[in-house]
Amino acid sequence: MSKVFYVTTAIDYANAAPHIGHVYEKILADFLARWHRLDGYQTYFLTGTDEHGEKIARAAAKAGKSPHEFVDELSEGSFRALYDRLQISYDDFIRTTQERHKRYVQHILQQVYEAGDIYYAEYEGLYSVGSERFVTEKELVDGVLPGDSEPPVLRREANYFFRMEKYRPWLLQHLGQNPDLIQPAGYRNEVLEMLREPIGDLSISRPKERVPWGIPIPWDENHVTYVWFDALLNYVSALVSKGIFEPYWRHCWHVIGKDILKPHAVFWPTMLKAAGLPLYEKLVVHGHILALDGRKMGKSLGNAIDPAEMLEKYGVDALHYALLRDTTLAADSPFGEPVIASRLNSDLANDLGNLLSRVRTMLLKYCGGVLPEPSSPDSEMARAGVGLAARVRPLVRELRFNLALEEVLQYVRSLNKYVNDQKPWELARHESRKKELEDVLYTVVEGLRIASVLLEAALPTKAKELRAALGLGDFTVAQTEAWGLSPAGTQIPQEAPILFPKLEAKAVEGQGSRGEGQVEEGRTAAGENKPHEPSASITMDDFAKVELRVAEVIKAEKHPRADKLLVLTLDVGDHTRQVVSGIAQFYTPERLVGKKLVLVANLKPATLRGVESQGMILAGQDAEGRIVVVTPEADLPPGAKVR
RNA sequence: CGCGGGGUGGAGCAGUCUGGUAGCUCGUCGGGCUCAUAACCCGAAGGUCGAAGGUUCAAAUCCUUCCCCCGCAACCA
Repeated sequence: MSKVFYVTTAIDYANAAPHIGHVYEKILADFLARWHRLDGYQTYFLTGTDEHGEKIARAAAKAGKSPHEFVDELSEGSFRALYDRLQISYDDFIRTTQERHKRYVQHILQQVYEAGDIYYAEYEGLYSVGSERFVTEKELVDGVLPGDSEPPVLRREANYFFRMEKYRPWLLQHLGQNPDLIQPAGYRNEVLEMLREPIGDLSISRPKERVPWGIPIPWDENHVTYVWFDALLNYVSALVSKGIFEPYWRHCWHVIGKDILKPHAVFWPTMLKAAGLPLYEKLVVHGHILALDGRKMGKSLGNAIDPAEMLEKYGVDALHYALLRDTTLAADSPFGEPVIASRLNSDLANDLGNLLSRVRTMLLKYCGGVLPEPSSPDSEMARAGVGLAARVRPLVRELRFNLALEEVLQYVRSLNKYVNDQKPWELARHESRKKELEDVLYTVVEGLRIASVLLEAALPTKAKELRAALGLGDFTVAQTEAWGLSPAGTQIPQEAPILFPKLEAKAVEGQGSRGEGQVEEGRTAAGENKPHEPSASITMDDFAKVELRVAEVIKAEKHPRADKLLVLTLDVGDHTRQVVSGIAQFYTPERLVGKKLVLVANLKPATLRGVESQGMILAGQDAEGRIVVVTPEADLPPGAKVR
């Protein structure tokens, strides 16, 4: 009975460059794929990009490109190129604009249509452009759909609908019978909550004249397929196009982010059911990567970390390892450069890499670089080593990757202790104790062999390098459950580069001070302030474009529909301006009236939650995130130019 | 009462489902070792497990109430 494993990631929406969240998900799926390959599963790993829809068409137009050019550049040039550099071990990279996919989507649409689960109806309702779907009044908060910048618009459209509601009882029952279908459990509960009330039918088409960038509905050329109905099918279309639906599909694990739980836990199962296809085996839901302070990471917050830069600086292995070791799926996980640096230095360099160094030197020095005869499988180290896989395996299947890796590292640390306790350098001084010496060294080599295999899914290149430095090749997980598989007589290479070179302390800004701890201990020397990335230089001409003026606050009040915003009326000398500013958490309106501030006077006006803002107030932010407005040091008249 | 996640030694986390002496990594201090990537090993200091109440022989863990932080959320001009 052969074991089969199929793993997918969500396909990335190709409307902007990849960020750390995309990379995190690929690394999670890559870990599962690599682990299962090593553990004897016939494994297939699919990833790709989602390339249709209104948002992409608009992003392309904005960039002055045809949708085709636009998605080609992003899919191949950005996403796929990055994943290749990250050594994501995908077997297939699907793009929803590929013929093989379009054909399959049309085939399924036709089939579901003929079965009577798709109907045509005119629909009038509130439509969110941002989310590309109709929304209900109930979903709106203050007239806007959460996540959107603009209120939905009233739209009348004739669309095709999928009878999703019809399958709700079945889905509820299925979830009840398969408690492990959606994991971790918290997300399953969320889905059950969604299914308590009617879910309605799903609009699955858009009029072609409005959204031309999509897959045509096969029986009606005036409509294209709604992006979700299109995108979800990639998981099957990729297999079908290669003729490998069997054996893989029924063993499918989807790795997705919690933000797309509903499409995968509600739309997708009902679609599969209607198409007469079996359901996936497991939905693996992960939380989001947060900045180190626990806040959301984002470009606009200036705290986003660039995966390409981390890859460049720390290497493939440290990035994979740190993301797997320092996150949990069930919750959002803070992550950042100090985490990678500290994992690289302590776990990988000090514990693992250094152990390799130790044993290599001793083998070369005391044994002529030749592996001795296997040591006894009855020793404590041997028993712990061969039993390790049995502890790690369930943790991987339960998606507790952080604990799985820690389990192996505990073993590595115990090997370091073993060397200290056995003192092979002392044994080497007595010819009579040669056998003891050889047993000790062989035991460490075997231990490292076992650890390297069990870590290999997280260390795509270094696990092999580690074994190569001992003259060893590849092994399966099952082969870590037997002692003595490192062949006696193996010649180990004379030279081997340091496996995990540590970054010089200087290059690791902020290491070990994820919080304020060190500051309190008085270790913040003058000039050791956190360096901030120097922005690209601008010319004097660029700067001259910005018109800064002194403005006096003549009126300040709370924004009627927002609690972080204040609406300020400013005297700018010859006229007044209304400016909306996000400082309500830090300033009461009364405190601001009469203050002189610095205004960016020629900023393009914007509407913030319904109130127009004609400029921007300059303000700074301290380490705790408190905002302080900038005021002139001495009195200046309203309207005075600032430069 | 919008929904959800979280609060555990200085920092970051595990443990909570299935109650039973509070654990790991980093950091600090002291010691050991010299095979090793200023590394490794040992020891120590440091916690009323957000608060209060309840259940129990026993609560970080189960129940109730409350407080705080965060996310959904583009309320960043």
